[in-house]
Amino acid sequence: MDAATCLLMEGGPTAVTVDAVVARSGVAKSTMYRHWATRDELVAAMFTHLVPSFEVPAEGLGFEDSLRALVGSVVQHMSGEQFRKTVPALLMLKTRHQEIAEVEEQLHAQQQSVFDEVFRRGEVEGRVPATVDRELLLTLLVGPLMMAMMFESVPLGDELVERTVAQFLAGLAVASE
Amino acid sequence: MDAATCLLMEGGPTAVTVDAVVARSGVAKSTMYRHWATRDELVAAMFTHLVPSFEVPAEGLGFEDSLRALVGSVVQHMSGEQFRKTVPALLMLKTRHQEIAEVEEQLHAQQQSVFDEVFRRGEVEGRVPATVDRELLLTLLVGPLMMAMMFESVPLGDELVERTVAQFLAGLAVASE
DNA sequence: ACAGTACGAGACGGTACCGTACTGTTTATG
DNA sequence: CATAAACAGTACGGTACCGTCTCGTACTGT
Repeated sequence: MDAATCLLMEGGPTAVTVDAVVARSGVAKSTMYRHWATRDELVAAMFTHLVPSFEVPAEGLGFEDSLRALVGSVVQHMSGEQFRKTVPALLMLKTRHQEIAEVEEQLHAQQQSVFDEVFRRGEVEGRVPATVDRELLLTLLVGPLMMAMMFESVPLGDELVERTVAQFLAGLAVASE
Repeated sequence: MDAATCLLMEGGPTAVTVDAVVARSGVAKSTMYRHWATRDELVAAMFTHLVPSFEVPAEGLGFEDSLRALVGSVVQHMSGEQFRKTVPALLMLKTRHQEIAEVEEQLHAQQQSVFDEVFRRGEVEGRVPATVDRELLLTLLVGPLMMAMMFESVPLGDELVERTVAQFLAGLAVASE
């Protein structure tokens, strides 16, 4: 599994061949096929193994602090080599392989649920309207971070976090008028 | 070239093989290698051929109208099958192939310059501070659209355009205080 | 001691693909 | 009209990969 992940980061999905994984891991090919019936299953399992999980910020925090903490941890994940090199592959493969799409859906659902909790805290404080679509909110909030990561045009740092959160909050204020 | 594009959209970058392009296009393999010395050159040329160009909104429009028009046209591009199926591949390949990275850079530069013109109109109207990094602005503005396209969690429609632009403008107002 | 199981190592057939070489045919150009 | 360039078609060697298969080995529970 680790060998497969290394190969994915070095050469992309096409570099994750059965032979290459066997060569790098020291595992026999027969053992590989004992666990995964086909190469596609191996690749899907690899992405499942890679999916990170975001954590809900501490209970006591208010809406804005929760938001900053969560966005900060997302940016930290995005700064990691593993995230940066695997997410583009995941997003490309999900358009064609249903198994990969399901893995991506799982990642997305986990992310959505964590942000939903933060949005709920905002709703309690009267900052987030109850009627707004939460998926839209997630998109508006995380989109800039995603773009910064994919295009590498803006450094993934504190300034980006601050500006992104500030813009999101400003957008919320306008929307609830 | 058209055949290669079809193959890319159907089966991803790995489906764009020399043999497949030859079979679909009716062109001889010798002719292919007369134009592109290697398969990688063909793929790079294909992406170059695919790069769309955004247009600057009409001269007379004010800042907000220009913004809405441009964001609307971006969303329209993103709704197209061609964009949706090729951009993920482009973003994945650019992390490993320098030729592809240059194509992506070209796309990004073109997009940036068009938006810069709109930001300039905003600066004239006193809505956009002159000191803010324009790449950051582009990221904050287009990021949500990119995310909506890649994750397909929010429909690419007028509502998204409206909310995205509204949030961006609200963020601008806060930043210039 | 013995059967059952998971494993390492690797050979093998079959396929897909790349890039080259060669043969005619069409097209353009002086 | 002659000659060169561009082309279609195709065969070929070499390589990489997938998935199957066999064989020998270590470990485990009875």
